[in-house]
Amino acid sequence: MNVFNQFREKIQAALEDLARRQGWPDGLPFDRVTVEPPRDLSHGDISTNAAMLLAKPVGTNPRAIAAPLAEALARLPEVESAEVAGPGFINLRLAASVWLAEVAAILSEGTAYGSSTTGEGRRVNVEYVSANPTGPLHAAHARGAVFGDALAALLKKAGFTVTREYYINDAGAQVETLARSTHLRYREALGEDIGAIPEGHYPGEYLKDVGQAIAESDGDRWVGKPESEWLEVFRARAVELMMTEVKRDLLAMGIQFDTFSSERALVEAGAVQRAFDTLDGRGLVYTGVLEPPKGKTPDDWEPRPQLLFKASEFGDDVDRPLKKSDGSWTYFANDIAYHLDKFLRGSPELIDVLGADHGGYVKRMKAAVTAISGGEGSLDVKLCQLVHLFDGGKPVRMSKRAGTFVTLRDVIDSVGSDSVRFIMLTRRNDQTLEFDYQKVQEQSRDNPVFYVQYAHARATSVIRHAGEALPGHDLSDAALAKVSLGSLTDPDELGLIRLLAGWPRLVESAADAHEPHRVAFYLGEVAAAFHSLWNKGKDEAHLRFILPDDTATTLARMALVRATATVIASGLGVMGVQPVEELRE
RNA sequence: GUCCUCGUAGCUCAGUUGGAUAGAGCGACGGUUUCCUAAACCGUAGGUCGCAGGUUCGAGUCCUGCCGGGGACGCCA
Repeated sequence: MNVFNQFREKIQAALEDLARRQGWPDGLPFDRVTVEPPRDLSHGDISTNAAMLLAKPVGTNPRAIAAPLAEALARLPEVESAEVAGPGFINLRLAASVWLAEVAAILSEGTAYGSSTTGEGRRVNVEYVSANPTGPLHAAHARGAVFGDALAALLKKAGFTVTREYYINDAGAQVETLARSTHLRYREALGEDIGAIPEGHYPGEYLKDVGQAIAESDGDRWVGKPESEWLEVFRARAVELMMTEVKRDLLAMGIQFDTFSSERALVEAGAVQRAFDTLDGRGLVYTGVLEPPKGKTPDDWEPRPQLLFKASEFGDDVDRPLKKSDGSWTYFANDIAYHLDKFLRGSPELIDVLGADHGGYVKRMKAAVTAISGGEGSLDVKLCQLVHLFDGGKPVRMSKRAGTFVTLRDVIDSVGSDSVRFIMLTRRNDQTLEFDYQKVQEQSRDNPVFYVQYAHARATSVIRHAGEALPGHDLSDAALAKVSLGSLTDPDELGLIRLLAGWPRLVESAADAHEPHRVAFYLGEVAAAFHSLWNKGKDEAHLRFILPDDTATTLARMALVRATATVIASGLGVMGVQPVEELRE
């Protein structure tokens, strides 16, 4: 149970009661009242801005609302004190039993603790990775992959019904280049000397395997034949084999998709035409001539009538072309069809996770989603900034042309999936991120993966020791959930408990904001509070977790220790990271 | 030229969708170990939240305009 939501209801009830008795006007914005922990813990456990928010619409001053409201709240059995402070905040101090009950709740719910129903089962489609099937995933893809996957997990925990989706761009010129490059490697596999890979082809060594595979299965039947005969075959085979590779690499990071959508399949099924007809039917398509882009006019620019979508009616800067001059659909047109497809498959809420270089694309796609769904659908685009790779502080140089780019597989193989996943979430998605091979493997405070894992391992270790110190006692979560927790009275113990009790609230707000990185920062806080408490036992022996002469207190503390480990495990679960039991080598 | 995005301590970054005296880590300085994992912890110093206006009870957060970094800009995907 989310303590803050629980009190939101109580506060709203008190407000409604007050409104009745004092004859306040109808339609007051009670739903905008915040119920949150104050920044400064000395202000109490829960703070609400109700009085300040309502003063104006009620037509009085904040204090005139705060005083009777505080009085009413103070009468609640769970509330120890209610004070009016500052410009009109009401600070509540809750009975310790409220917090202690959360410890028991964590132990009985396990890592499911923090799950919420705010999503109300609403369907969300999260599209991420969606790398072109023209080569293996490289390190830069890791960020979007981890971000999207964690966001999907977070939304699921917050009660949404989530579809994880990958869009295969298998329809454009790039996959034809892939097919031609593969054909070269195929000839090479059959013993031909192909020399240097010509300009306009993908030089990567990874295509040798694909060429080899086709040589083995098909023999020399595609040698010396015109391109028109083999292009389709090579395209399809190469894409298929590349996607197999991509899926395998993603699986190595624990990432699995519910749906893979093929751009080509959509086009062939006539989905683009249908999307176009939908827009056309709403009068949102016309033939017109675009102005050349200011400041950077292409050399070969010439004004040309084109089929345009009225994106500017939905917040975009200009209208956008749907057809190329050769009459084929633009990528944008295909993408509109794809988003309509996602919408029609039952997800009104769409999320695209893209690289930051797609920033210029956001407005038009949002406009398109609004237009094509008749305002029923919404799109949020999360742009992931670059990842800079370092090795012991030295930048790792990458060049696609020189073929020296680092693959996702390289990174996973050298530092492990868990480290990659955690580090990728230690920055907001729109900030550039530094990833240092050495640092993520360090066992120091400097390495957030280690720091959080250490807290979990330390908790496990303490429980193990307690088992030796208190033989014959049941230290299972089920047993600890029933233990009397009255001896948890130290301010730092209660502080840790309050932090743990904030997990459900964090899940809700992070899911709402589509910001999974908050989980990583939160776990850092939990770990810090736990390490701090552990060390406090060094200075003050009575605060040690295990007190051989005081079984009752030890059991209560074991409950807290297990609750801490459980919340950490719950958070790591959202991040897709495995909690470790032991760090000793 | 237009649009997007970022700008917070010496460095790297958070900041609870507008709340109270802006927080962490690193680095610096000073402490803590016969004891549950010192792979850690505690304390001190460090700020014109890029600049200037505006909105309101209240702005790091929202609006406008500048400055600076990054990105995008018709038939690439």
